[in-house]
Amino acid sequence: MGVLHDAMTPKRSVPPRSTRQRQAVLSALHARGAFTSARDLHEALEADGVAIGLTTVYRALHVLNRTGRVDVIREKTGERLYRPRPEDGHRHYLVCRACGLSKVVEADAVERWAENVAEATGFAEVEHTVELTGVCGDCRVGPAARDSAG
Amino acid sequence: MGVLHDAMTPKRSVPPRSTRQRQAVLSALHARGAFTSARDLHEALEADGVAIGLTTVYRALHVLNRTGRVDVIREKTGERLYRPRPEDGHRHYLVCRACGLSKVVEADAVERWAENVAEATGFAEVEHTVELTGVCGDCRVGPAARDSAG
DNA sequence: GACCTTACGATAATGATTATCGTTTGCGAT
DNA sequence: ATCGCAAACGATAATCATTATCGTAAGGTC
Repeated sequence: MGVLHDAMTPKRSVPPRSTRQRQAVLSALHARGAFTSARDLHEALEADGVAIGLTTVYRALHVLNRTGRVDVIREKTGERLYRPRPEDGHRHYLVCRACGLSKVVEADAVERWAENVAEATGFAEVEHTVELTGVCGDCRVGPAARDSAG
Repeated sequence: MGVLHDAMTPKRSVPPRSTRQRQAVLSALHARGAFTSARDLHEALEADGVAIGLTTVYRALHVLNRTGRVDVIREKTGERLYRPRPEDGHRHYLVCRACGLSKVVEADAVERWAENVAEATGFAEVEHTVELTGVCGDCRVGPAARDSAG
């Protein structure tokens, strides 16, 4: 895993509806590319003239997470950050602390390690969260805040 | 690392004072053994007849974390959980979702992996957070809430 | 014991997330 | 097209952990 998700949501008899707001959230998320908070997303949407409630943004993000469209990580403050999930299904990120740039990283080694730990300890249903942060090459040379650019 | 910590606190010219409250927090933390929330700790202390403010519990935990006496992990809800750091300096835990039991696990493999990722991506000052959760053997057979027992 | 500083703690504020609940709307069936 | 109903919306209030404020208390050094 490596990112948070709603585990064990068994089945959804009724598929989620396609609403203007939900599409707007997903498209705004893609427009960003980088990890974005629900609040930022809401502001960006309203700035673009999209009428949408903050509650709905949260709801949309939950749904999109449940349906596997977005990944979630958590800031040190506890704030959740969202980003559209890349097609290949990778799920581990290395996030720049300075500009927010995120890279998908290979984590097969960690997957295997987690499985081994599960066996060795007798724990069941072991989930793991792996979050990497650092300072990217660009920010090392010039600590610029390219936050808004994405 | 694997647990949150106040990075880069450069130096502390004045050492923290030894107060009744701070000692009480540390001892209450040891009495628990397992990861405990600040609120639970505060309740336990007051139940033991220790007069202490919630604010002070938070402050004490911060100080103890800064001085390397306690480790911190974060729940899915964002709540912080504390526990005294074992002497050997290990820092990765596997926590039971049912009863809160925590086990220290070997994580050398993860340490090396994180370092490799740092090199491969050109990121600097890479920190990693690894949190494992699962259901321990006891809770698999009988899903008892041994929450208060520790 | 004085003094300076750190620590305390009651209270209020913060800030993200979730609950409530009446209204709106997607959408399959008619 | 329209009906009906559950899903979705959204304004507002609530929750809840954590942090800020600021006047008071108490380490510890002289």
